[in-house]
Amino acid sequence: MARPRSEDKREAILDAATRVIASQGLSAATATIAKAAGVANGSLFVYFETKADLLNALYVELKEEMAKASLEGLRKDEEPQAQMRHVWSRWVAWATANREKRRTLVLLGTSDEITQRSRHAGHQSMAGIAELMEHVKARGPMRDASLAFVSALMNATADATIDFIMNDPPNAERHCKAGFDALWRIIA
Amino acid sequence: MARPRSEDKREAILDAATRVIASQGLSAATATIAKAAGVANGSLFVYFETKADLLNALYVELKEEMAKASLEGLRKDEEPQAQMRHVWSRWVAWATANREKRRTLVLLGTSDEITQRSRHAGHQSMAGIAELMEHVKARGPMRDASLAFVSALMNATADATIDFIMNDPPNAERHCKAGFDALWRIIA
Amino acid sequence: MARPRSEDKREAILDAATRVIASQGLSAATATIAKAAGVANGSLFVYFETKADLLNALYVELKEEMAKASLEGLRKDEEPQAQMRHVWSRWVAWATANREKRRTLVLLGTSDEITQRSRHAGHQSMAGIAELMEHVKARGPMRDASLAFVSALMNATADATIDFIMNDPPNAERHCKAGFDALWRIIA
Amino acid sequence: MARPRSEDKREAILDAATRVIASQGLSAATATIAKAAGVANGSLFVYFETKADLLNALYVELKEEMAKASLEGLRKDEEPQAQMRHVWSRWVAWATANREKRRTLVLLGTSDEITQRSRHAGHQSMAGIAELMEHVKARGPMRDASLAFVSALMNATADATIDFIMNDPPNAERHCKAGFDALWRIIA
DNA sequence: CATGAATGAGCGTTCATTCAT
DNA sequence: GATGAATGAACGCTCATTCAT
Repeated sequence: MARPRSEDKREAILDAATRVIASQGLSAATATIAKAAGVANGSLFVYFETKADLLNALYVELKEEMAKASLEGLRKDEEPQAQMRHVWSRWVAWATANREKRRTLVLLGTSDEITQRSRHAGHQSMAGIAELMEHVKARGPMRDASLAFVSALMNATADATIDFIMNDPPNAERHCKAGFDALWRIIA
Repeated sequence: MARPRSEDKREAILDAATRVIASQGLSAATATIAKAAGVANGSLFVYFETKADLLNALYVELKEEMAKASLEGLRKDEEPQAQMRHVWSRWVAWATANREKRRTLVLLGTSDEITQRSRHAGHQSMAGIAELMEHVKARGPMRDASLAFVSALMNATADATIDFIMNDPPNAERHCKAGFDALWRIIA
Repeated sequence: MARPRSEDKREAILDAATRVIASQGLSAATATIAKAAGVANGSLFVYFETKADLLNALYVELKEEMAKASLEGLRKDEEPQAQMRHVWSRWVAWATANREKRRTLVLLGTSDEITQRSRHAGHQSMAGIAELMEHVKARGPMRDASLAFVSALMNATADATIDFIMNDPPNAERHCKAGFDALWRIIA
Repeated sequence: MARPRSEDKREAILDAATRVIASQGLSAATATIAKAAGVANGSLFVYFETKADLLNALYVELKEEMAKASLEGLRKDEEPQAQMRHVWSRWVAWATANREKRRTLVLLGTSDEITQRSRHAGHQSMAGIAELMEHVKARGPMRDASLAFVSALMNATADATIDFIMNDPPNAERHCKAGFDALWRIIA
């Protein structure tokens, strides 16, 4: 009974938050986000109890979307290097095609509003990539380092590469390849 | 001779800002920073016209301090690898010994209050390191990549390594070495 | 025959309001009251058009309950003093046994949401007591004062006595008697 | 140095709060109070950290003013009854001449924002009256009751009397006397 | 009728900045 | 220059009430 909570509206709010935060930063007002989502001020709080809740949900969702996009179409029968290259290029492609999502995700990552719980969920989304990484590093020079460390290096490398591509799109292809080669030298 | 504006007070404000921002984030109130610096509310604005100005000055200063610390004691007659290792370990040491400065620097780096001008000044501080990097990469696998890109990768690698060490100090030594080896594989 | 609107639900809401207001004050949210009553948010407004309506209904009901409790078992053939003493002790007993109802009633009494109409209805409930009072005062020192004034004094005395007992239950008996004696000296 | 905090402004805020709360109740907005005081929205919080602080300060101040007014001109060499009558009539006079202050004081008294500390301070203000009361009750019928209880009865009687006078000013004199006589019968 | 999502005005409080002292 | 009171726009969040389901 009663009007059911609309999944559309929830998505509209998350989408609006992505856009508004990308352009105004994490201090964007909830009222601005609500207006951008086409809902009333107070409605935002029907879907997310607090602004922090909204930010956490957004973080988890964006992280998941990024991970899914990176893993889509992966063929487990390919060579590890080919698989990793696949992930890498899709990762870069997603970031390039979703500048606002990426910028917002980066901002959220630095916020201390994002709980350990959410960060953990974010890692879970990347589990598929971590698994592949585990496999690759097992015979590489970092075989004795923890997976978490190697993953952190991969993330950092990816982020730096993507940043660079954002500022120099014409050479996206070249930077993407150079970034991957660097990653590969790190781990394999 | 005496500058009417006390250099001491300026430093006190920057120091206080470092501490306060490290613990409260970039949204720390100017009044809180002023109080922590032992000066009045309004005095802060005698030294920095706006909060953004303060943040930019702090960014530039911290970046410079970090760079100086990393380059200190560098001997140009050593092998490039030894030099790079020196920089790397001092870099890590500075971050470890100055957690608040580092945390604040990271936060400032993500803020869109920090102007291109300040970021450029930050890069200038790192010029010594870049120069060394240029030399190293010239014969390495990234000889065709731009210096800026390689520097970005180095930064990312260093940041990831430092983050990791922060969370696992007992194994600092090991992580530091692993991070450097990864960097070296990227560039040389 | 069945009234479409459930009398049970109405009572549940009034009960819940009593409890919630006793602990949170008059600014308690209607949503909180509804939840405590086990009904939905909006259902409250099916039974009471506005929050003010609910408060007024509650005021009248509690006042009536208090009056009824005080008059229960009164024997008109007894001496006026005995009758008054009966009322007094039952009044105190009700208040002591129904702390939340009493606290809420006191709060409601000070609210300017309570209309003259409701206050009048409240007085009507006390008519039985007033009648007795009329009889007593007729030969006492306040024979020339208005019944309303004397009633107000009685109310005030009762409220003060009850408040005192609430804070010192062990001596309830003693305070109850002392209060009654004071009242009796006022009127007889 | 700097502009000193203005006692006038503090008083203006308390005055405005008295007026606004008398007419709108305790839920009056701080912004409304500030405007009525002729100061900016945020200035109110320079003088009172929170709304609750303002309410407590107002409670203590009004209670003190009422007590002072009641005790003014008291001559300790008079008969206890004359002294008590003096207090009583000045009490009633103050309440009659300061309707808003009295209404606000009553409202504040019921608020659970008012701390025990403030209530205690309020009692302290009434110490002079309590002392007189102690003296009177010592030989009266309530000699065995606690001073606090007798004081509560006096308060209640005074409040009821004042309420009554408020609604029927033409007979103020008569009600005032009847109230006092009732009080005197209670205690002496 | 019952439900609970939707609404938007309103609230207490914060804060960068200004300015009287 | 130094101070801290003064300012008022802005914020996150609440809530009585309405209304689609």
